[in-house]
Amino acid sequence: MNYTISDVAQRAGVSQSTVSLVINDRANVSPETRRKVLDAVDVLEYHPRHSARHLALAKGGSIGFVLTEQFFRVSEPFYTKILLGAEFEAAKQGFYTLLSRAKEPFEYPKDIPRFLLDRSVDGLIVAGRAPKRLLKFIKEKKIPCVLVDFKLPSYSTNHVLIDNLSGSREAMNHLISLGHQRIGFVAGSSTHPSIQERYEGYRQVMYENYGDSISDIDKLTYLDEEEASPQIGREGALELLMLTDPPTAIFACNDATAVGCYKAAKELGLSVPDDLAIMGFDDVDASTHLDPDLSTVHIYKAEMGKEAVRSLVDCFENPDQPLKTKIISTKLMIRGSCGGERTPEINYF
Amino acid sequence: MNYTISDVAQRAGVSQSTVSLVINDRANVSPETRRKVLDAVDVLEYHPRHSARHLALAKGGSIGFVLTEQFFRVSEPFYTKILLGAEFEAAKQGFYTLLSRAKEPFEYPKDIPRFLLDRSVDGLIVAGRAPKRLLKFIKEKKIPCVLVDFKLPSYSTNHVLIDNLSGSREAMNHLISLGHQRIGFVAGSSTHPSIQERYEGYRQVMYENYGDSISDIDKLTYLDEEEASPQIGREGALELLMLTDPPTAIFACNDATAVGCYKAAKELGLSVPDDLAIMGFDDVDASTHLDPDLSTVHIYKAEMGKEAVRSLVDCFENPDQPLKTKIISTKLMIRGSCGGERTPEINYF
DNA sequence: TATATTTATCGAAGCGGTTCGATAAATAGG
DNA sequence: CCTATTTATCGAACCGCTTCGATAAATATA
Repeated sequence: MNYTISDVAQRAGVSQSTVSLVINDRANVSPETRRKVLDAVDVLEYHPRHSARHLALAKGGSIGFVLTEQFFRVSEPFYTKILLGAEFEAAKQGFYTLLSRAKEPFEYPKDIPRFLLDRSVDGLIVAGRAPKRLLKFIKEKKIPCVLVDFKLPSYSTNHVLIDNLSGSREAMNHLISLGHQRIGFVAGSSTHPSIQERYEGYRQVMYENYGDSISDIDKLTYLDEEEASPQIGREGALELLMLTDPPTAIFACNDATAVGCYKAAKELGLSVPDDLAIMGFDDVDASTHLDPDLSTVHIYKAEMGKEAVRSLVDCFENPDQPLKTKIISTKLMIRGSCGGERTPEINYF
Repeated sequence: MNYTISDVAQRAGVSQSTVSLVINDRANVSPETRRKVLDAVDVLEYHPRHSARHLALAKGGSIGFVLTEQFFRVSEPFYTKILLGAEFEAAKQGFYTLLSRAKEPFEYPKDIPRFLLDRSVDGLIVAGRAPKRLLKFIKEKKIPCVLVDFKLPSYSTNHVLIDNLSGSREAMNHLISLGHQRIGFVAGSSTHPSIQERYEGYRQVMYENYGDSISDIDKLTYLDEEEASPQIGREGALELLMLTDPPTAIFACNDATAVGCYKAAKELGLSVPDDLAIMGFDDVDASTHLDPDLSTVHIYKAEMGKEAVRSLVDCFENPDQPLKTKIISTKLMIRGSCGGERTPEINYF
């Protein structure tokens, strides 16, 4: 029931090495021998034991996927979609996906994912955020790595990033084309590079269009370092909407935050989109469940996971590769929470 | 940089076997030797290679988590929460979590998850649904397995299930205590055992309270085999609400379906909860984003993942264990979509 | 035809652990 | 004090695979 390479060898009447050559598709095996071996493999339903290959080859065809603990606690359909996209591509390329958490706060030797220590994975994908000390360790050990939706100014590695700036600008330009002048910006996780880029897009477009004519853009901005969430969104929106000269539109740093803006609008008796236009970012599934459904910037999450795996596999195959940063574009989804012609729904995986 | 057991042995001045005894915490090692070894381990930052132990032990301390492909395509915060709960517990117990998809439709030898064939995992968790042929294979190979939120009438194995019947009855009794008499039931995925149990709870409570006085309970029921989704929910709710004697409350088979009921109500100009009460099941995060927020039945998803891992680990440690089925209770969450006193939010992981 | 190359196959070592049986040292029993 | 038992340590085999170098057979070259 549980055959090994020598069982196959015996049945095919050849040596173990020959079987190995055949199943690894190496050169210099006669067609006849190949057939005999393949037959035996078939009959015995033989599959090479993963651990044995791993040990012999000193690499195992597995990639580790690391999420910071925060994303395990908070609802994060966002990063799980990236994970699923990565798993899909990894499987396609013959790699396993191992999942792990990075504790926060991160204690140095203790919290290193075990699969790094015991060499279970050949490389890893770190999504959303990463403890500095972990990154340092990864670099010391020269473990191939790609950061997804995260970067550090002074840390060079492979990346898969969102084109936040363009996405943000596009969303803003849309609001402006709708005639909005006083547009607010509400953000949590304000130290996250993605959020900062979205904020930068917001500022750029505001300045380009209104220069100094809007007294103080900062007044229209609510930034919080706490995890971007409906609570933060509600607080931020309430604050902006109570200004003497409140915004007619709010651009939220992500959909979760946008949800809070809906709540705030409701509490103040404002109708969306008539009294207040709301724009999100991420396009998580819940955004179409809102009423009216949320205009937002779609992120190709699964695609990001896929590209991360590809970068990693490239590193495996050619260790001298230059580092790569892939920027994945976004797509503006116009729905009911602001005006304009609706974008047809996309239905990519 | 990359030390092995013999490096440790050499540095500690003992044999490999002794090192092995120490790091595996076996008996009959003198305190002094133990210390020497441990010191060497520390200095060299030694970590046993996973694949080597795996090979020697014929088991690797990994569990596989299988989701049907459907859940990768459809938004499924539900099962990913179970996955994350499982990962958490697995890590705690020193196991790795490998992720895989089960294709649907499932083609027999081809679509078997590779980690089963090459013995990368010691056992697996299958969540939400499972191709029969895959289950048969698992049984043939005697691979320890636990099914989560799924069962087949004639297939005996370990389970972690939701107490759908009680949950459903509790939700129904709440609606009835609110004075509702004509309560509709809207479901997708109607062949799924969990949905069927929820339906059974609905019927029981309806009969217990109204017996034959409600002309035809079936008329208040909309069942569809398609994946439970907002679309199905909308269709079902529209159909029920257009009856000459429409329901005053709708019990949706899950939150996704409930979302569709909101949409239907809105299209018909009905206000929730005044004209129509809506009750869901699952308590996914999006349910608190709805307006009004959704009353629903909370499922302890992470807990289910955790219990699944525990069952599996029990099987590893004692192969002669009897099969176990764990039923996880639910909790009624009363929010804004029907009347009654709100349930305080729970914030378990 | 004798020698050089190429091709096909094999044996054995090695990957890094665990564990069984042997051995030596320490302790107990009489 | 000598044997019996227990305790501590070690050597070597083994887990299942890959791969290097050797060898034999087949083909090419002179």
